[in-house]
Amino acid sequence: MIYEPNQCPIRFGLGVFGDRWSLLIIRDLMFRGSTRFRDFLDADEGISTNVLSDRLSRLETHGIISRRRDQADGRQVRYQLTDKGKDLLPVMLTMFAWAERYDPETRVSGELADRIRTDLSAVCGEALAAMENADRIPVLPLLNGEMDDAGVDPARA
Amino acid sequence: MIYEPNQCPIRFGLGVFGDRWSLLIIRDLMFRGSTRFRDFLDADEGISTNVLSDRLSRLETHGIISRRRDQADGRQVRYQLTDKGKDLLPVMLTMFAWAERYDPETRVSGELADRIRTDLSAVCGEALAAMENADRIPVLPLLNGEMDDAGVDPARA
DNA sequence: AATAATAACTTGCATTTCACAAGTCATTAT
DNA sequence: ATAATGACTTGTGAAATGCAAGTTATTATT
Repeated sequence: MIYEPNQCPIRFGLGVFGDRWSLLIIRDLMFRGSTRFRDFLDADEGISTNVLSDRLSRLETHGIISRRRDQADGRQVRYQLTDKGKDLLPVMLTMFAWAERYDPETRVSGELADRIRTDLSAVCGEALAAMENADRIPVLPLLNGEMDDAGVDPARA
Repeated sequence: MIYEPNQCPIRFGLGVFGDRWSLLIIRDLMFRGSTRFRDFLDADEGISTNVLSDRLSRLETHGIISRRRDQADGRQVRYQLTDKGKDLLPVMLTMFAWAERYDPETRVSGELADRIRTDLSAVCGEALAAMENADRIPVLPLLNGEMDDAGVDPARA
């Protein structure tokens, strides 16, 4: 699995998340509020523990995620996206719009897909804000308009 | 390599191009003017013929590329992106912008990256137009401003 | 204080995928 | 007629993956 970056942006990207699982882990962090080892195992039923362990440490090495022990419970490790990881949001969202167009099963609303196509940076801003607020609250339903804003920040209600 | 689409846009995307080579093949078609089997072999030195063969037929099965025999030379097969494949342009370009920010080696100009971030659809339009015109003319240098417009359509000069 | 439970891994092994080299087959050039 | 080219296909060993089981550290229970 050796990618020569070779001055090519696509090759560089693939070197970081060009395997079967890394993007799913990033997705879980972005949109599903996953932060712990077990969260990822449960989210994509299919990944095995050794591969998950390997991918988490690779993503950390590449600076996509950070890792720290939970203060309250010393057994647990918390993972979260770095800025570099969060900056993959546009890539993820354009994939959303593409899948919405070509996969009938994909659960992304046409409205969201259109906004991604016409005003990506605005949607990114909203998603980013939702990620800040949301602790364990999945962001995707929110973007899809399936939740009202009250769900984002309970403290505000 | 079984991806359950599972209503998730990322999973759907990965099912189509979530391996080490498919995105590079798409890149070659989009930005490097590759159309033949050998073009891809030469472009990403590293892919082996059996894997290339497999990926090309998978991409065809997924409707990303089309395939036809060359009229002039019956030995050759020409591959080209379908609309579904061309619609991956926003995904590729957002990867450009991301790599530009985090990979010092990546050869994408800061100007292009900024335009991708602020006005993606416009850049997509330009790239698409360049792809129409360009037969064997690499599109990336054009987007990067490394070529003058005369290079795009020699007939116009 | 001892025992059990939980979280995050690591290890071993069978299966699958991959890279590399070589060979096949149809078409075109000499 | 012979050679060369383009697009593959077929083996084979190496690497990656999936699965089950085991390990370690920390927390909960008795």
